Amino acid sequence: MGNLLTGEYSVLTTSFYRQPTGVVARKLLGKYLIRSLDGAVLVGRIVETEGYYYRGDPACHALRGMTKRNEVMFGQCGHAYVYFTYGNHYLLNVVTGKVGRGEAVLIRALEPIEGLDVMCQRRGREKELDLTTGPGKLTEALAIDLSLNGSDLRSSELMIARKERQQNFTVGRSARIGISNGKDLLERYYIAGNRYVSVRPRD
DNA sequence: CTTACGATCATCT
DNA sequence: GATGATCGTAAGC
Repeated sequence: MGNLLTGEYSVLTTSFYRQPTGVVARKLLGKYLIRSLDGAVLVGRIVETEGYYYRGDPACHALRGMTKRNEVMFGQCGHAYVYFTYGNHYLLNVVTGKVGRGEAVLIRALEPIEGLDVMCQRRGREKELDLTTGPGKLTEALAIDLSLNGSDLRSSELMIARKERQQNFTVGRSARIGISNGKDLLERYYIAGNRYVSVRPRD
């Protein structure tokens, strides 16, 4: 760490999140999720995402209208929608689309960049491949829970930023993982060949 | 390498 | 009472 304060990273602005949900899901690949926590800075490079849509998507949480759980989805884009599932895990989404619609991008996997010692400690694991290679794992590694639900990803303890120069990579696309409805939509995006993608594509 | 299952709880039926 | 945008462990090939 240390290079965080040199201006190497620049935080994504509203105009980024205002793009169509599928575009945001694809363009979030290669960006950096930055978590400030008790003086430590944890950084992960986003390598896998999924888009969820307000229309024609039976897997979207917003499908049946607003509830206490999903109300953040219907709010301003660029905010974090965090929810609790399977009795064990918090999942992190980025709100997209216009206010009132209810669209989001799920962050599914990260490549750990900085603060690996803290991530290892939080996860109770030592291997880098066990830290952030899944949506429930990365929230545990970066200490993301309901206290961050609704927070602004432009100015909070949790931010998404880009570097001046982004490495080239090929974007892979597939059906989404772990859902029973909406399997026909190819709305999972990942960096092809990256080791930290959660499920190996069956190609 | 693969598949199977229990944990555990908010939300919905 | 059942389900789920998951994970870790165990067991099978």
